[in-house]
Amino acid sequence: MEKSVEDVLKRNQLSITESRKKILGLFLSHNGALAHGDIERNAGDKFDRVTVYRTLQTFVEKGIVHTIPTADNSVRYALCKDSCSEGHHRDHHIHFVCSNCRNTFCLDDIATPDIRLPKGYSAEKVEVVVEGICSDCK
Amino acid sequence: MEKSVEDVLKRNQLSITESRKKILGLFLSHNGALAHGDIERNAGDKFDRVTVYRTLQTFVEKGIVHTIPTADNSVRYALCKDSCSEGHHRDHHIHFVCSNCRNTFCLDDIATPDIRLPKGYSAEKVEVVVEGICSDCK
DNA sequence: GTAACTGCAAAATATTTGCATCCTT
DNA sequence: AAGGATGCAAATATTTTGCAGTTAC
Repeated sequence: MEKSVEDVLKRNQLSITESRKKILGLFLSHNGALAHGDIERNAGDKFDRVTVYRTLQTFVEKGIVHTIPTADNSVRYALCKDSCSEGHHRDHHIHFVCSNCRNTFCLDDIATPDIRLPKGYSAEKVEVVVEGICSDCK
Repeated sequence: MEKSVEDVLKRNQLSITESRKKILGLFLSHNGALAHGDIERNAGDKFDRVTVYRTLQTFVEKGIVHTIPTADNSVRYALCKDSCSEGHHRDHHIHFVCSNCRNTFCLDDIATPDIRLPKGYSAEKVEVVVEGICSDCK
């Protein structure tokens, strides 16, 4: 696991630092999306708030994580699958927000549906967010 | 038009005030989603920033407008169709963000697709955001 | 007249930037 | 050693709250 974290960083030409290892580790072990606050809470004793911002921004730029659209104001991040690379993010999976535990998951195996748009519109990217009850809470 | 604005407010048991008329008027005439900043820019000379916040919050509570999920941080609001009522918001339409002009529309005639979720998950609400080129920009 | 709404001030929160120092390579 | 990353301080931006004055009904 430690190994895997460093692999990901190396593969993305990022230097191996404490904060990156810790934050990436959180994503790998958490199986769900994390908000900035979640990360601060779990790693915040060690790192400056600003470092968390900058680390997340770096990860997004490198395609290691992606942001998840939410209707409320919150910003959440989740790991990208391997098929995402810098500048070529594949957004063809859907997101699930549990209205009970509030956890957010990427359902990587569920493809986004085809949408028939009105004349004149063309789609480049489709984001789907499903809200409901997750398998742990039901 | 003026008439229609007041109708909507009355129907929702809201008193008719300058700021509500103005802000609701912006939504009715704009045919797209508005961010807080858009509203401030168009009506901001007249109203306090706080009033805009409170007015939008009131409109959301009454089901007059709804928020649109976005992957970036921005919060956008759009008019709800008549079928939305307080506490019973119908979210069965999709949202379209133009990657060129950045305008955001509700495509009310396009129903959200059925999503086949993994075992144990149940859906309550489905949000779909399509990014692409709108008919004006193509 | 009363309850609701607004504006102003200020607090609380969230995010960004500059710069000196420290760490990774 | 050099470039990048971090921490700290501070500047900005965003959102919320309290309260007194004003407006709608």
